Amino acid sequence: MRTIFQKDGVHLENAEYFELAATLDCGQAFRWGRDADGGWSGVALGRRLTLRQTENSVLLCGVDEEEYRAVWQDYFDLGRDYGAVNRALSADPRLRPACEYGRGIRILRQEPWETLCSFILSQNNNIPRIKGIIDRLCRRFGEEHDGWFTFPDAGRLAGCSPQELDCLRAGFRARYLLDAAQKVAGGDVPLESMRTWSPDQARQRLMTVHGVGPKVADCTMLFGLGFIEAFPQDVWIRRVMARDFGGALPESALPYAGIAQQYLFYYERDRAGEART
DNA sequence: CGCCAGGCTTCTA
DNA sequence: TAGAAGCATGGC
Repeated sequence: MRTIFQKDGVHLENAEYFELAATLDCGQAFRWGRDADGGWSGVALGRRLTLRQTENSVLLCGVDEEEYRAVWQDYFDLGRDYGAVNRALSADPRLRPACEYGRGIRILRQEPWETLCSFILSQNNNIPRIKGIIDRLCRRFGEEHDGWFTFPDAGRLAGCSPQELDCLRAGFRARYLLDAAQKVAGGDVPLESMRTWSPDQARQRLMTVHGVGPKVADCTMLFGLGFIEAFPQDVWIRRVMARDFGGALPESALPYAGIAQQYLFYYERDRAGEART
């Protein structure tokens, strides 16, 4: 992939392993959406960004070299060779179809706090409604910048009463959100430092939050804390693992289990969607 | 109306 | 200690 800095933004050419639709709509992030003109816009890391896809390139609109290197290169995990990972995972024939289908997916390195909240809200819920709750959360408690809103930090929510969260219509998950906010803001769950902890330690600490079980903890680790070997198992993944893998991924896939997980999730979910229609 | 949605907590045997 | 019920809300 070639990186070219121009006035209109950063062009990533030969982006065979970076497809916006697959990356931004595969259920790992909830604040990206497609614009009327086909571009993708969203808010991450306290910034608003629009991207465009052409046949073999991605454009980060209006981004200069400094912002690219400081923010987006890491957010889109552009330092990782997804071609190599994809080929390694494809060595197992049971993984190959999902690897081909999800080829352009990249695992986003999102803010841990936003990731924790997002996946607390995801439990027993569907993706459109998760997006709606997060949108209301940002509009009500985030900071406004020119018509869009940042994700509110933990300290902002930690001081809220349960009643103040009623406007989110998050249901029983609201009190989980509050407990997470209090534990993160209070230092019991020090998300940033947990990046360097062992996976077991990080997972155990995340699960001290009320409403955070194995699945939400693993999603937070994979999408927020940079643990690429984390392997969140939701109903879809459990079904595939039981059906095709005898319950567990092959040894060779374990170092990139998180990427394999996202390929499998995207593939299975889309196949089910097509079968239904 | 009933069922389901990127689960988790709580109750029960 | 496994397994089922209950949980808020909204789309279908």
